[in-house]
Amino acid sequence: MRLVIANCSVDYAGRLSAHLPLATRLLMLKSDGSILVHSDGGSYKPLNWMSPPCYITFDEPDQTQTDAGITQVWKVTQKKTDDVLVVSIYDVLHDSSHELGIDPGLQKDGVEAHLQKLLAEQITLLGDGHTLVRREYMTAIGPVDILARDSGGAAVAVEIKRRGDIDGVEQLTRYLELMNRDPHLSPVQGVFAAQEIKPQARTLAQDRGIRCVVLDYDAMRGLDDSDSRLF
Amino acid sequence: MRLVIANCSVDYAGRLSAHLPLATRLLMLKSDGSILVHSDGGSYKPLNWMSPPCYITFDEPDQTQTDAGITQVWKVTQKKTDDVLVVSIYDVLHDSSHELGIDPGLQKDGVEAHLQKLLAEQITLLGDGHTLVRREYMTAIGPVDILARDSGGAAVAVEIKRRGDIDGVEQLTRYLELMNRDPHLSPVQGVFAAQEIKPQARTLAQDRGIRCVVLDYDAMRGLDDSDSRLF
DNA sequence: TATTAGATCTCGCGC
DNA sequence: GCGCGAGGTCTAATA
Repeated sequence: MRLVIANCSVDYAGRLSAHLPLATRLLMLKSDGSILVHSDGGSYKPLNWMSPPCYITFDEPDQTQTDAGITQVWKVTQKKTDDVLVVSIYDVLHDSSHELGIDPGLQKDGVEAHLQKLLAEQITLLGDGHTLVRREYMTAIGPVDILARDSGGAAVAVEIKRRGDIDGVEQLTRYLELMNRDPHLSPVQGVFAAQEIKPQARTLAQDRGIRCVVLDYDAMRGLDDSDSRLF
Repeated sequence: MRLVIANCSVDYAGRLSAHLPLATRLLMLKSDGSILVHSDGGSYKPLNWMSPPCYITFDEPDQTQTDAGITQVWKVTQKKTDDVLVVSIYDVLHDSSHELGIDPGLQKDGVEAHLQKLLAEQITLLGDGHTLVRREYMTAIGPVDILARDSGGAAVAVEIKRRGDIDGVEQLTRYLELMNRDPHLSPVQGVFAAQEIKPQARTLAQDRGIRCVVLDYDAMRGLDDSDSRLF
């Protein structure tokens, strides 16, 4: 990876046309040929960029460009889409290269998966007499985290989140609507289980007849056999 | 902006939980407190990040962490959402800071806006005798891209997309339903106009009596006066 | 390989 | 402030 801090202007032409006026920016060149142009603010999205696979050429400026103060011209092209990004560099304030190697990549959902496993083992946290049917119960629109039955044998669908937000309630609502059409399951009671449930999510859930259960991760972990073996 | 190349592991907990195993990465700290963790590949999206507004603290590792080889612990928190990002740093390979100043920002010319302008100017692409009523015709649920009248004076509502997908047909359907309740407009004919129309979208549109028109962007641009002045 | 639905979406506009 | 629509969306999973 090469990092360059430079005064530059940038032009992009492809699915749209865009221009960045002269200013100081970070140019990040990745080893796959891609390039990112970042300012010192905003979110994770660069001001401009070119996605791989693409090719970059480092050209000398022509006379007109030299007269304007341009010292280097980088041209990045993506052959498939005919996109082109041109970086016109005036002054280079920093330039360094680094070997990073390939990244092992992001592991998602560690805590949520663990919560699901623990709640399946401690299913009576949902209420006395509850029994587990199965985890990741499959429906046409995706798996419900946990399917259980209450003391009376009625179906209970559980959606588990680390943080209970409105979109989680919406997700559970979609599952419930579908499952309640199945005569083998209906009526299905919904349970929204999370370490923390936002007031808006709780209100929405209650409005839809969905029960909210706050999970104590540390307490659940303390009761878990496989965890206690670690100590 | 501060750029750090370091061996590090990263943990995020917020709307989801995620973990990055130990590897060499770029840590970009922006002046608004936000942080981006980039690898030497992939797209413009960082492996992990924290969006502003957020606060960062640089802590000393505890004994357990020190024994594991951790030399610094960065904790980035977003107060509003309770998100937290923890960067555990082992070795620092590069560390530099740079003044970038505020960026003038990106100037862009979107394709959809341009398509709308061009179609308004070349409204007879919808059929002989068509006349423009107005662009961005306002309804209670949002603006219809173009309102026109056909050769017989009947209202025509046009939804323009770069890529014609099912959701675009749904959007137009909602507008038509509303507009057809207005005695001044009814009956309103629907036209779904796009550079490319997906087969499923076309089928749905036809099923609902909505006409499909494929737009040739380059041809339309070639006919446009303001563009031809450039040559 | 193409299509579809989700995203820690982001970004911008209108209210 | 929130909600909605668009994005050079991107990205992963699936047919």
